[in-house]
Amino acid sequence: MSRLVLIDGSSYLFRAFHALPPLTNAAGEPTGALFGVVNMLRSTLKDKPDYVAFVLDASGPTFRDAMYPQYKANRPPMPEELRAQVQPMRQIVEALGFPLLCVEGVEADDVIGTLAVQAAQQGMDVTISTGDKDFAQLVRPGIALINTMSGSRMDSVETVMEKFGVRPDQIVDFLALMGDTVDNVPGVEKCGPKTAAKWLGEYGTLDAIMAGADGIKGKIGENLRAALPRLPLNRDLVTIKTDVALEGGPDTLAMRERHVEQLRELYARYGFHQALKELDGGAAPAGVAETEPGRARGTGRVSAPSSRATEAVDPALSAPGEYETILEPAQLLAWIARLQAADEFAFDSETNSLDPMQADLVGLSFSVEPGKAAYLPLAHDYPGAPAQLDRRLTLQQLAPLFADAGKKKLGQHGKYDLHVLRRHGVDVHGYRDDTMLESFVLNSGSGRHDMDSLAKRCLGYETIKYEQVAGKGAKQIPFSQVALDDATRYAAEDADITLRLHRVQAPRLAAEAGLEQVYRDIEMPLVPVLASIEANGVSVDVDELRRQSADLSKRMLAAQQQATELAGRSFNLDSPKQLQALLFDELKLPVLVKTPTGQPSTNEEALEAIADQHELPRVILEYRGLAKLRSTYTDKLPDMVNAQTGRVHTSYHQAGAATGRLSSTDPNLQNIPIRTDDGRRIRRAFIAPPGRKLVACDYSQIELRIMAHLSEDPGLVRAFESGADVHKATAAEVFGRKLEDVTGNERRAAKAINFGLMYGMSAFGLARQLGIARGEAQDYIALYFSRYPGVRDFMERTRQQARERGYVETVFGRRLYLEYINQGTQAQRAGAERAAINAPMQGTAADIIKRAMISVDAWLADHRERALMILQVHDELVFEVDADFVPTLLDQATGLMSAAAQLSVPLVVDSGVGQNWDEAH
DNA sequence: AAGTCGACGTAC
DNA sequence: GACGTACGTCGACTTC
Repeated sequence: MSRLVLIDGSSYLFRAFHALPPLTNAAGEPTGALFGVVNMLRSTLKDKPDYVAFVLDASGPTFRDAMYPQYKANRPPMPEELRAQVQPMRQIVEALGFPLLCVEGVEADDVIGTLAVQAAQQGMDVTISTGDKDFAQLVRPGIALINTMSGSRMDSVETVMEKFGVRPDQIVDFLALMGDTVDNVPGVEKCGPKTAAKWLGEYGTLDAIMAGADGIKGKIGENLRAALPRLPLNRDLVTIKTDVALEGGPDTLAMRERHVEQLRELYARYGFHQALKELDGGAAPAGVAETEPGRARGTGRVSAPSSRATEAVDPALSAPGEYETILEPAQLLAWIARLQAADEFAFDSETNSLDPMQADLVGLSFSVEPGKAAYLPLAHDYPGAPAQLDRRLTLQQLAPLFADAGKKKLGQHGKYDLHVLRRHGVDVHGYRDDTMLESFVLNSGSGRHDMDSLAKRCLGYETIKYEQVAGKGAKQIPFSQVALDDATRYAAEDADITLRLHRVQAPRLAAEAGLEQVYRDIEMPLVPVLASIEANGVSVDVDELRRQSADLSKRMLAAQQQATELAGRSFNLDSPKQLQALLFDELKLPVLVKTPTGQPSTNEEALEAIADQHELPRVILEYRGLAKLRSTYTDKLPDMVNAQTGRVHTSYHQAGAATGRLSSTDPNLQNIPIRTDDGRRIRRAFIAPPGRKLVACDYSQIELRIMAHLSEDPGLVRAFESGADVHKATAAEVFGRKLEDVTGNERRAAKAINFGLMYGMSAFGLARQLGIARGEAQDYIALYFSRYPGVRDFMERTRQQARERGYVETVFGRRLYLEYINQGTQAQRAGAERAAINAPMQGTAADIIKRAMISVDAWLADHRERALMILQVHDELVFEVDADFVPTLLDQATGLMSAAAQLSVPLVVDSGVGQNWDEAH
């Protein structure tokens, strides 16, 4: 059988250029790529093929350019050092006797594809020599692929599968999904070989993937759906043609005569000593560097990919704005006049940090009319930056405007800006509207509430992303170094879009009186309260935390040594994956719990379940507990202490939880341990400074009380009115005991039922929680509902309302829309029902404590020197108080908290006082 | 190097 | 499939 070798010359040239060090010959001419190609050609010759072709791209456009004008548009021009090697390469190729093909209007890939298929049909044995993975689509009986640079060979379905995880006939789909940056063919964002192969494994073909795109979850699913329209084109672009018209067939490609003298000359000129020696009859090992190292070559610049246009919902609101940069005093005065005259103005600040307690103010932007905005740069500092208005003086000029409560201001997540301005000497009053909170109150559950998302969702407007002006990752520059025109486009847009969003959302709120009230009476007044809590911060005993870290480390090490001994080898205790292999594969312990993805779980429940069969699980549990405390708390909290204030300042996210709860980050101070002794010790590090005390006030059983109120169940209401321990009272009711006869176990069961019900728990869940049979759990629940029929009715009512209206609401009218209550899978609907039951209770509790915070803060306004509100933990407020002021604060705080809502049961507030947070409980 | 996901565990 | 709402850390994996 005759053999044909088709060499992808362009691919080798590029790859050799980039893979090999920048070599030069004695005359300084670049030779690196040439050297690589020559080595490849010589190794091809050793196989003595009957037919061979060295194929190069021609210069002109091809059918792919017609199909997709941006094809290869990103490609930088060929570097000069490489261009210089093309002509010598052609000379060497021809001197060696290789037929050289370069067909105008057809890419080398398609020439190779066509010849390969023709030859295979004629019964030839074809080898394509290339560094380009795209050719894997041509592998079939009679056509193999080799890459002489990596030495790999693909000649069967199996070898392609091994390399890419897909069959040769799937390669085109595979490439279409991934796209090709070099050729400027965008695929699915974040979809690389692994993801593409995974999908093709599941769905088989690109068409099937596209049809099933809605079923793919997560970020990557979104990316896939966004890329859908262009995938068929991608497929066409990456498909190698096998039917182009060529002048000669494979049988015209016999090796030509070799021109030894020309070769000798060329090898000598470029310093290929080994090749030269070989030419004269000596055997030469390949792959040894034959030229002297030369100077480094320059790198080509890659231009940025073009941004994609998005369609507008409303042309007026999604049109680009006209923005101005304020650099002159006269401009500033004109804008101040405009702001003064406006009914309400939007503003935004630009800074050097995401941390509002550290951020340095770089500029401010303003807008009073949609589409018109100005950026006032105050601290841009880069070579060639224009002179800017003096920051201190300018802020002084603006301060009266910000301080005037009568001048209404609007922002997006303005709490951040309030912090920054306050830290630069500007107090803001009259912060009247916030587009993030408008969106949150209008529909807390649907999507994010950041400005980029809102602009897109509400206005169909695609904002300039921070990364576009400041870069990201290692290349990110501080905003102060962003060029003024970029900064203006970005910053002024923020103010402009904020105003536009308000124009859209305010009428929507006004149309719903209940929501308007939640927004106006709860969320907006809370903004400055949260800002003040965050600014206050909490004092942390760093030395205490360090001591605890050291102690935990010691005990972790002991547990680790013990674990290594028990396992008989060392392993990473922090890795669930390694743990799983050890426990269930090596030690053959039974798998009793699985993770949601079906893997054997190593969580606490799973380890407890096998703790009686081996000593190791117990030791792992010990280690886990210690590691959690150290890594999350005792090691990290000291790093969070603010250098200027010496305190820890959390951030509360007001639009964080769909139910209306706050959440806390950087650090999260709402999940400091309390249940175990080791964990609780961490609370001792949250301290009051000398002369002060920490006071903690928490609502007693607030969610259960709300359940009593909402259900109006006489039994439950009575239990709370009597002031009894509600879990004990429940146990007495459910188990038919006198209050004093209730056992500890019965109380525990009753407590589990009480909590479980609020979360929509089933008999299955309760059984698991209590470690009892499912039937028994069902009996408990039935008994519970017979004693508290109002609760059962309330829950059914709530489900019903959710299904009919699509949302549930709190006592104060806050809504939670439930997308899946009437659609989706059974599991999704069941989940939505549980959320529907829980949200009115959790949400009402959130409303109540927010109202309390507002009224307590109002009272505290006159006592700022004596007491500070410093933490909120869902049902608890923590204060730092002068020791002699404690009684006054206790009286006021508990009183105002109790009075924050009038329910049909009393709102009881417990409190404690201590030198640290642990003592205050 | 950076982003994402899953597993795990802390709080209420 | 089975208990609601959050956030942080870690390892593993993937992309760039």
